[in-house]
Formats: sequence, structure tokens, C-alpha cells
Amino acid sequence: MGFYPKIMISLTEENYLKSIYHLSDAGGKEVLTNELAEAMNTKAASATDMIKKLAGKDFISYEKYHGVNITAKGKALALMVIRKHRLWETFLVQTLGFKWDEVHEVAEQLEHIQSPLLIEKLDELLGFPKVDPHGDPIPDHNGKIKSLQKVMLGSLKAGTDSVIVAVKDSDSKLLKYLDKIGARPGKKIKILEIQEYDGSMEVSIGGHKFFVSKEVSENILVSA
Amino acid sequence: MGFYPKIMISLTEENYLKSIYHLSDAGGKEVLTNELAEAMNTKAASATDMIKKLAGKDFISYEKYHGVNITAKGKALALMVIRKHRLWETFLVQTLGFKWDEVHEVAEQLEHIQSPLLIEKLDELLGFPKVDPHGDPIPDHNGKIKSLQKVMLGSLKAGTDSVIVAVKDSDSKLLKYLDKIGARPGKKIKILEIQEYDGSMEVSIGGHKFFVSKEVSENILVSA
DNA sequence: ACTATTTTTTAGGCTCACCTAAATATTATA
DNA sequence: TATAATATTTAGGTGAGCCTAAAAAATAGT
Repeated sequence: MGFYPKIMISLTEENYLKSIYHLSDAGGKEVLTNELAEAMNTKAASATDMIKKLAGKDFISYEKYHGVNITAKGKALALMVIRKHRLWETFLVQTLGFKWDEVHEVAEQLEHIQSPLLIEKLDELLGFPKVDPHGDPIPDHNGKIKSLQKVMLGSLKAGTDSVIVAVKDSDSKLLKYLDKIGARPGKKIKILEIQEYDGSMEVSIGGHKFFVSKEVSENILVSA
Repeated sequence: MGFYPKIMISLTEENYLKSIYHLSDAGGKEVLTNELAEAMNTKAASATDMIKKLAGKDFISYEKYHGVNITAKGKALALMVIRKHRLWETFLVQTLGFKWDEVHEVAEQLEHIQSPLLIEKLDELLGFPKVDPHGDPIPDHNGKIKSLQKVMLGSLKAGTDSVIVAVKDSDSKLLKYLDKIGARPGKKIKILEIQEYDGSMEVSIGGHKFFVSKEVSENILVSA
């Protein structure tokens, strides 16, 4: 009688789905095969294979040659993986004393552990955090996520005061540098001066002055 | 020049190696293809495939038709996986408040996370525990393990006093039952009476009397 | 010692997630 | 709008880890 097979989703499928979610800006726009392939460090042909599989399972909708869109079902799953990733990152920093820049790779592994109980207990241990150590919001157990208004530091004018809320890239070198100058989520940052010719800027964080290149300024997200 | 490729070991290889380690009694005796296949819930033909692969990587030595023996290299790797498994089990119980019988499956997943730093930090968080919640010893970061003299409760005579040190099987139903009667590692247990005809026994744990079948008594390991 | 039984290995196939090369569709450019 | 460039898909192939069926070796029984 009522035998409901629990549909299994592979680690690879989870990773593709997460990528699609991010590339689509939380489901807002469609994702092209090539950008997905690049994000997954694979070839377009492989991405096409996976796209077909995910479409067959109703995680995305897909029309040949015209990119993919994530479905509500796919979004829910992606958000669960993201929830796990960010809770684990928080755990690594808060409970185990990892540095900011050491957590990403480990969290990429931990996010695939299957155990609803584990995640709820972890959430509880951490005190139901709203954001991870990079300032990114953690979806709740229903997949609800509140995204605050984020703006690139590099898009603001000289003289502007703002608060760092997140960092775009999770490249270890960048994070190490930001850590050194104290550019962590929650910190106030003021743009003192912008160089016209290369877009670099001088900023003040915690009373100290730092020089920040255009590239770096585009990776620092602030709330105005 | 000096480019040393880090040999990757797959999740499946790790699981086979762990099984071989256990089935061989920590490397003491050889393991037959069939028992390995059964332990891995697979067929003999598949076990043979994997045996060849592991032998090719020097984790085991193998002579056709005559079983396998784990090498020092294989033992070291198996012990690392076991160390991770037992540290995670301890974490789940001690830090997250899991019950005794809820940890095994999750630890089976967590033991494959690759991050030396994570394991050392976890060890530290837990206060460098010597045994896991089932009473099994946790290998140190060099793979050293101290195994204490363990005897099946079922092999002792009536009137014997002993201390529970571990539980053989990790079957959830068994663990739940043991939990109910308070048969946890560290607890004192006294055999009051043994029934001749079926080997079942009446025991006393923490001042209470319980009836224990032959099967259960063979799964409780004690130090005399 | 010679069958019969059991254990193990080989042979050949399957799916998953990847690949390259070739074909086809879309988009940009002249 | 015809052609060039780019993007995407299809076709066919690979290794990992599994399978079944058949062959071969080891063990047991008479």
C-alpha cells in the first residue's frame, strides 16, 4: 500500500542546484548552460546532461537552447543545502574557533550530510543564528530567508558611511586580506576618497585607514 | 620537480578498508571475500573488484582465493576513519544531545569529511576523549589505540561482577533497549542467574533487575 | 582419491558523472 | 539577410562501483 519512495538526490545534483540558485539570483533570472558549466568547473556537455536530469525531477524547468529556471521545489532544496552550509560555517567559527577564511571548503563537504535532526540540534547549539560569519542570511527550517538590501562598496560615493554585511567571493586570499584590515560583517566602513583613474579607494574601518582596490571594493557588500 | 600527488581515496574505499580492519580484528587475521561482501552489503564479485583496487594501492595484501590482509598503510588509514567516526559520535551525544542510539548513521557520513584541522579542533572541543559513547576507544591523532580487555557478558558465569565497556552491534533497536535498562558503558553489571536451556540471564544494573536474552548478552562487552 | 559443494574470480553489462568531437541552434556582424 | 561567431546539444566513450551468470579454484564428504 502506501509506499512512498524517498527520492534520493545525489551530492552532485545538490551542488548543481545550489549553483543554479545562486546564479539565478535566488530564482530571479534564468541560468545559461555555459555559466552553469563554468561555475561547476565542468564542460557544457556535462552541464546539459545534468540539466536534463534535474528537469526530469522537476527541480528546474528547461527549454532547449534557452537556459534553465529553478522551480519552487528546486528552490526549496537549494535553500536547505544553503541553510546547512551556513549553519556549519557558523559552527566552525563560533564553536570550533576556525578563522573566517578557513571554513568554506569544509562547509562544502558538511552541507551534504543528511540528517534533519543534526541540523536542528546544530541550529539550537548555535542559538538560532540569523547570519553566517560572512554576513549571509541563514534560511530557517522552512527555507524562509530574509535578504537585506546589499550594495557593493565600490558603487558608493566618497564620504559615504555604511555597514559591512557580507563578502561576495569566498576566495581564501581575499578573506585573509579582509580579515587583516578588520573588514568583517557588522563593522562600520567609511569611504574617505576615491581615485578616479582606477576606482581604488581609501576607507576607514575601526578608526584605521586602509587602501582598497576596485576589485576588493566590489567584493565588499554593505547596507547603506 | 618534487611534485607529490596526494593520493585520493574514495568514500567507498574508506568504507571497505574500515570493514577489513574490523573483520580482521584490528589486522590480526585475514578476511575472506565473502565475509567482506556481506559486511559491505554487496556481492562477492564487487568485493573482488575492490580488493584488487585496494591491493593495487597497497592498503591490503592479497593472494587470489586466500583472503586479504591489511597492511600498515591500510591500518593507519582505517584508524583515521575510525578516529573520526568515534569523535563525531562523541560530539553528537556530548555536544548536541543526541541519544545513544541515534548517532551511528550520522557518524557514518561525518567520518568521511576531509579536514585534519576540523578533527583536531573537534578533539579539543570534546576535551580529548579516550572513548566514544559506546565505550569504544578513540585512536589518537597518530592512530594509536589502546584496546582494553573485552569479554562478552554471555561468556561469564553466574555471580560475576563486571563493568560494561562497549556494545558490539550498533543496531538501533538493540541500543534503544540497552538504553532503557541503563546498560551504558561505565555501568556495573552483575549476573544473578543463568538459565541452562536458552542461555538467557537475569542481571542487576544500578540496583534494578533485568532479564537479558542470550543474543543481547553476547552483544554486551564487559571488563572482568 | 574422486565427486559434490562452496567460495572466489572472471566476463560482460549497467548507471552516474564526466569527457571530446561533431552537429545544430542562436546571435552578432558585415 | 547571409555569413561568421558563439552557445548548446547530441553522439559516443571513460572509470568507478555495482550487478548477474558462468568459469575456476578450494574444501568437504564418501
